[in-house]
Amino acid sequence: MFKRTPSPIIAQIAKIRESANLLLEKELLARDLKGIVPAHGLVFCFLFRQDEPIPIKALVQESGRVKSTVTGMVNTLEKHGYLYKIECPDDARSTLIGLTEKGKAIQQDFEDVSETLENKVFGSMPPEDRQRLLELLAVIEKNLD
Amino acid sequence: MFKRTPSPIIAQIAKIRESANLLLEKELLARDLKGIVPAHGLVFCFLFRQDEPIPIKALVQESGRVKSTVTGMVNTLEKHGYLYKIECPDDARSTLIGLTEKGKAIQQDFEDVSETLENKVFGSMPPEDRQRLLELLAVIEKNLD
DNA sequence: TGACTTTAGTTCGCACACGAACTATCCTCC
DNA sequence: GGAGGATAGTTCGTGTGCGAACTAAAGTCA
Repeated sequence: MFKRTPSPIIAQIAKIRESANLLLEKELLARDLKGIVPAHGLVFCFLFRQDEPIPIKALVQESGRVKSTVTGMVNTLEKHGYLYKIECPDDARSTLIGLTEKGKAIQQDFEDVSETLENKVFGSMPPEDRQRLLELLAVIEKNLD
Repeated sequence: MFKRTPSPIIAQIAKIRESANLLLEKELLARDLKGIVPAHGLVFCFLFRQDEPIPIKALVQESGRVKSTVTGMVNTLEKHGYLYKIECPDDARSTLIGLTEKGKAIQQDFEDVSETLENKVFGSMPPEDRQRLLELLAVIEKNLD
């Protein structure tokens, strides 16, 4: 009985994502960013754009993660000193979060790591191929909506 | 200050993978395959190809997962009755695993789900585009090795 | 044979990730 | 204003996933 790999593209995509995460972890470690993992990217990326503390609710909507997951990530990032939590003055149910100085300080590293990843992913692929790849990926992304 | 999404391709790829996993979970549930999650695909795919019990060690190598992770997955699949564990007669350190009848019985479902996913991913994309996409993905996969 | 090393699995602690249940606050509407 | 429902977070249980430490059984070699 012969068996082939199921869903070769998805397997390929999963593998690429894993390799990317591995590279990210390596780069983060190289920059001495302890306690930060690729999954925190969404959090930082969102918080970098905020001028003042935002409710956790906003992060839940933005990140696409479930409430309890966000609670966990916020707590670990708080534990490592990257962000702080304060009570919302207007709504006692709500908790506001914001970047500490330590949290703000990593923005440059964050961007550097992102760029390193982007460069490594594409390598010497010509621009028209990159464009084509993004388009084709957009198609299958839409197919899966 | 303006911030763009870091590594758009990787973000896109991560999103596709997540959507695919979501679809898989939906399809598994629709077929009443309780206790099985996408991550178990590697395990089943490997075990379907075996005629007799294999050491966990082999699954570790094949799956690309770490020993402790495999231990966990094997235990949950055993708990749900999809596979069994026996002591290896030749090497007392080794544990052999194999599919139970319940485990073997899902092979058809497994293939159906894989095909459903594959079809949904590609949709009506023409064959030459599919080919091109796989090629381009292979390039960035290699870039990240 | 007996010390040393390698190997196979398990266990533990941690973090992400989900869903379900829970608490506390707020809002609505009678 | 008070009952009922909506909303914001947390907590709990389960599972994947990792690394490190551990146990037990082989293998090595002097």
